[in-house]
Amino acid sequence: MNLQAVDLNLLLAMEALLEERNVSRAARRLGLSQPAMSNALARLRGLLNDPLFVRAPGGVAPTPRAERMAPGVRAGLEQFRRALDGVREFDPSSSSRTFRIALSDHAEWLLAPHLLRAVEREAPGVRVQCKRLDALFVLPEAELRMGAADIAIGFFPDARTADESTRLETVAEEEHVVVMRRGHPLSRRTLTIEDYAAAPHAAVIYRPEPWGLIDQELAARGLRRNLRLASPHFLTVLHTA
DNA sequence: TAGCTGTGCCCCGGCCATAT
DNA sequence: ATATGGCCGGGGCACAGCTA
Repeated sequence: MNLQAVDLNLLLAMEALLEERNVSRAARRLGLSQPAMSNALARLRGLLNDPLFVRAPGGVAPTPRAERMAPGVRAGLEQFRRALDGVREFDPSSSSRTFRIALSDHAEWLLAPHLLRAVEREAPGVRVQCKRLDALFVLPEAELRMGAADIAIGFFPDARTADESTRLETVAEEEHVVVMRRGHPLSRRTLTIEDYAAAPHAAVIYRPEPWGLIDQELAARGLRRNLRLASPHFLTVLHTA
């Protein structure tokens, strides 16, 4: 690749397209008209000999090539920005950045008030956009890599710490608990795993397949649970107790 | 039908060669 | 050193075509 043929503005265009996934919005983001962005995309396509973005409902979707390029483009532009800003450290008090956090509804319910207070106190210009995780126990690597989420908070047992594109950190430890109404017959004795499996219950499950950790643990003991309601919402499941 | 992308045409500004 | 004219690339406008 001849770097002389690459206009830095094309990389900004690509970054905006990766972020917005819509040519018109990407154009507005950079203060350009839609045709100018379309033209920039056409030049990128010619330069890289790949469609890069194909039509999708509501806009465009990145091709595998564009997805592979995304981390490098973002990292490169970030380096440029830091170099041009004189390696300015992140300053919460003056930042106007929007942080996107992917998390479950119960994590959002628990953390959002604390986060809001901290932001108001230390980073009044910062905005936080919460979005739901698409799957429980599965690190949304693609979202993090593409910049669709800055942080993901959840339980990710299979996350690979060796992956250079993501950084893992334990922020809290939680236990699975069973919640039942007052006076429930099972509340009068110590709950066994057999009691739990046999009792009709609701559980937080994002997708019917593959089964989650609880089902795997039960299957290892020759048990299968009596699941009556699967919901991706912790608060809904709690409300059914 | 609305919203989206792509294209053709025109204009503007920057670059370069040349004249003064 | 400065002015001038031609060329070229990029952006805007208008509009056609596509798609959900």
